[in-house]
Amino acid sequence: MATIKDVARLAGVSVATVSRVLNAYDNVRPETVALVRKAIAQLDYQPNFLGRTLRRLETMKILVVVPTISNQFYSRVLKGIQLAAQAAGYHTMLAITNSDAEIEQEHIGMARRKLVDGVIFLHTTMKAAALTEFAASCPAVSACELVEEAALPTVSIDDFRAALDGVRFLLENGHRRIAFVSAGGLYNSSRCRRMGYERALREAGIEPDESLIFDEGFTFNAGKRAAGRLLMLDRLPDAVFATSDSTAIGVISALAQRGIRVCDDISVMGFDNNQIAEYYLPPLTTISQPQFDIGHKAFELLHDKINDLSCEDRHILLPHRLEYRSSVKIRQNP
Amino acid sequence: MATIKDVARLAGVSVATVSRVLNAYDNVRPETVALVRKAIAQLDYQPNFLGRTLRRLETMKILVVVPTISNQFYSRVLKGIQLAAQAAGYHTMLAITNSDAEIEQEHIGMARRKLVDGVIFLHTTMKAAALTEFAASCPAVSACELVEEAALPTVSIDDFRAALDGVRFLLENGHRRIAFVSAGGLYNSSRCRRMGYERALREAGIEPDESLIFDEGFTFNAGKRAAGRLLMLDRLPDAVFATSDSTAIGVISALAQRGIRVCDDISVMGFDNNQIAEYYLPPLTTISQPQFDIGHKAFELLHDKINDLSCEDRHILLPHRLEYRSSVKIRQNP
DNA sequence: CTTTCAACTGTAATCGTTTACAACTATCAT
DNA sequence: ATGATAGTTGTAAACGATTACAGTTGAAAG
Repeated sequence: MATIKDVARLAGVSVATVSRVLNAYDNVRPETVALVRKAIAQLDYQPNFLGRTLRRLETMKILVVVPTISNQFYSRVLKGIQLAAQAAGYHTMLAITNSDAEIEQEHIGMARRKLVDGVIFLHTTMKAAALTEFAASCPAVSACELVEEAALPTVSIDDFRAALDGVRFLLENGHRRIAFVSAGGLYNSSRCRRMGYERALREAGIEPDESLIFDEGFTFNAGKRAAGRLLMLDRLPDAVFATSDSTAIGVISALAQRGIRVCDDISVMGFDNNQIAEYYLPPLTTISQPQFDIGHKAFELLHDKINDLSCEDRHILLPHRLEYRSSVKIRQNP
Repeated sequence: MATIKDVARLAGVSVATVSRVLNAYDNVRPETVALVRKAIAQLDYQPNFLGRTLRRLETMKILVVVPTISNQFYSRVLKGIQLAAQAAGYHTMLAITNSDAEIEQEHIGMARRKLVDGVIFLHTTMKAAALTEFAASCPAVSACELVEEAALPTVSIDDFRAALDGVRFLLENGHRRIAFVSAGGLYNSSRCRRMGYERALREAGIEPDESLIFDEGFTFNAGKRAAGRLLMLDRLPDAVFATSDSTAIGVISALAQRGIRVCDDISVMGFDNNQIAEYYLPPLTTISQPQFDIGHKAFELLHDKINDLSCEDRHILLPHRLEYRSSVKIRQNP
């Protein structure tokens, strides 16, 4: 494999000159540039970026910590990150943690060892104190699933408002007994959404009923479990507000097996607006998150931190949107 | 940031000794080891791996070239790769190309520039010659979507057999007019599957009918388009064999809008066995690919190549499996 | 003809490690 | 006492680039 020395030798110049040509400095005589380019072509030389990286102490790589990519929600955020990173000349590395703290730590060691210039957390097992400490010594931002009280830039939607809007929509369309399927207090987003859910009910003069709140998780199977519990109630609620689309279709699928038809017999609302929401039968009403924009913004915040670790932490809330589809029964004449 | 020199100074030894301790060589006196460890702890020293990487000329990173991760098929293969890589101490980098040749080239430049030790292609825009040339100078393997005639290790299912088995199953259950929805001749897998489809029909004494073959693509919308064309036929076929689950549910969804009920009115079979196949209403009969195993094996093949670029190219075919679910009508009394 | 300066190019240090080799010590057999 | 040997440790040269600095050249200005 040819190195810069080989090129220099062949072109009859010094390695410094070759380097200048490679980096497009303008203070090299055109004839010399031509000479060097010819040598580069002749040797099919590709600069070894490890050398540059070591000298400049920057890797032009970022790490994205993600619990899973099987959920389309994350893969879309990731795409937003990746495209923004690419445009800025960065490469993206992926740490799929399965929410395992040990795996996560193993991966973010890459940052401490200077293998990446910064980290975006789409979810983390770290507590506020650990995350704050990490972010103090390494450019880092938190997106989607935030950690309360942690000091680092963040970007997400306003989960409280989003849930508020979703449940208000159900209430406005005549649903009174509304169940809530979520992932429990471990997730900040779940906590916020639950608060939004309860606020909306109270606004309508309804006291939240613990027996209609199911902490099962974000997955399809969580939805199935929730449906199982729903079916054990004396009577079905009017509507189910699930905090992910996967959970929502888990509910629908399990109910369908018992012959209960969504929309006609019960309304179901999801969260995220994954492809599945659009494609399912029936198509799912859901709260749409701007996944791509979240990713894009997350990289932007990280880039700022990479350029200046002590720059102020920004906290971005991006707008959500209610996507109406036929899984929710609406009042025809309000 | 502390470096190995700082540690050496504090511990009163040379950098070589510190390095030996870091790499757990056994020829360092225990007392010295203790001294060094103490200094490391005191300085909260983390080795900068860029130095090691440059010296050893190995990055312990691999690149996975993937057209998209929005398709769950790829994210599962990726997971298999990632876990195998992790177990061997490798990190995974992702190149999402959207099947754009330029983006792909930009990314695989990383390999040429020694930023990664090897590349796994889950799909590539390169032709056989270019891919062969690339693989000759850089460890590379091709998985899932292969390139005919390219000389590099491969792992996939036997697409011909898989389609043969799928269509045979439909035929055995009384379906005669079977439509085929696929991505056309550009994809090797599509070509093989079409051959399997045609062979199965001919075995049953049916001459393939061009008007029942739709080259639309692998996506949900491709399925919708195909359904639109199906509906323009004089009469619906008995069954549709789609070469991806997304396409299959696109077909189902579009037919449902016209009130055509899958299973009762027409059977639909998918391919891949994504989650969506299990979760959809109705659940989808499909050809299951061992996505995780494909990923795992792909890394294994790559690892062999990294250790010895001139080792023999292996070509692995992993078993597929027909997953029966209710989207296909079956003969009750054969 | 000298001086000055800009334009170009080369030398060598540097980034943070690893590692070949040398060197030192202590022990032990001769 | 000598030499050999094993066990430790240090010195310095890599790895492949970038870059501060110094040096060379030639043309323009005086």
